[in-house]
Amino acid sequence: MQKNKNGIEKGVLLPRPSSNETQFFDEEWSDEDFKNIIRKLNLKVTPQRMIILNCLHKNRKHITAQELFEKVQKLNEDIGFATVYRFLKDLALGHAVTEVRMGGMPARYELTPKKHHDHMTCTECGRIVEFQNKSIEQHQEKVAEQFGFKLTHHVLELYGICPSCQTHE
Amino acid sequence: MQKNKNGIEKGVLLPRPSSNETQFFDEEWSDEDFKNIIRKLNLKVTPQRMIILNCLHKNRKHITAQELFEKVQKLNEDIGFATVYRFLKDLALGHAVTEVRMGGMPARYELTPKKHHDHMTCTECGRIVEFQNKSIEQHQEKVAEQFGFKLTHHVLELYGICPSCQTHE
DNA sequence: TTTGCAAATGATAATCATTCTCATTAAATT
DNA sequence: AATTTAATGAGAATGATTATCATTTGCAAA
Repeated sequence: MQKNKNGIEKGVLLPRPSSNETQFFDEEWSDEDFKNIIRKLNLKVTPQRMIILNCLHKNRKHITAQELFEKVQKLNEDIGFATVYRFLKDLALGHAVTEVRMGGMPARYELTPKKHHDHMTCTECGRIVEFQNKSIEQHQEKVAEQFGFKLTHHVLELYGICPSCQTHE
Repeated sequence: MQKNKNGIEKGVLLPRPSSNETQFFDEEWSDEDFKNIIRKLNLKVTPQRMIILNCLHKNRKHITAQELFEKVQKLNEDIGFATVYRFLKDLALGHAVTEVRMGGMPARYELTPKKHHDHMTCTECGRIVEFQNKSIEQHQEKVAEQFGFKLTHHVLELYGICPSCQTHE
């Protein structure tokens, strides 16, 4: 993957339901990966959970529990929505999915990527750019060290106006 | 305020209801500040709103709407809780307060500080350390520039184990 | 200062995401 | 295959947040 002088890796451009241009990193996940995720949480592998994880992976990122439930139902009419909620909660507890909450909106979930990335969101159009930046993470480690903390994870969300919204207004 | 070699300013230590040691930056706010906040949002200055802002300032940081409502009621029995919710929402919209949501918990609010800071939270005991780091912010600007975004604000939350939790377990 | 009016307030109802309950079913281990 | 324990599904319960609406109030213009 290309890298620029600032150490930023650019995400690939994936198609998306909305008209907003959105840059996402793509990743491969196998059924074996999903089974390992479930077992690592000390949970049982069930067809429901496999379907839920597959839907999480195949559909748009940052999906709500309700949206995910609807996708899942198309594959198996009999899966209840309590199952989806419950499993998402378990996954979030074990950091297998990342939960993002904005305002009073329902929570949105995405499979925690193998390669960590952060988000930059356009507050005008909602376009999301994923990025990686080693320097920022090194400085985070320094902060933690300074206070004697052992870092486990972080959330970094940048907000601003994207190029196209700066132009069109 | 002292600064160390990593450019990190340490927060001062303030008393707090819980037994957890928590480092917070302290700030002065006057009634004039509060009136300016309200006017900047194109809202009218009312006694209710002044009381709400004063309570937000004087009480523990990261307060829930419900907790804030209870504090406010002690000062004026007649203030409804819809007023508290509504005003908090308005303040959050205008970035005058910062809204933090974790899990399914109710949202927590704090007056957006004059001097921006970020948070590092201990996942074991909930201790919160506030910090400032210029380097991280400079790198954030580089990321934004890289993608042509004009940054407006950001959320950075570090999570880890604090020194005392590392020792006691 | 008084008046007019848009905005704010307070009480309550409505909404809606999320969590819980419990009877039933299924995974995994021996 | 039997046993044990967790998972599931349906629906009810919870609880934070938001909307409604009649009444009151800030405040600017006269």
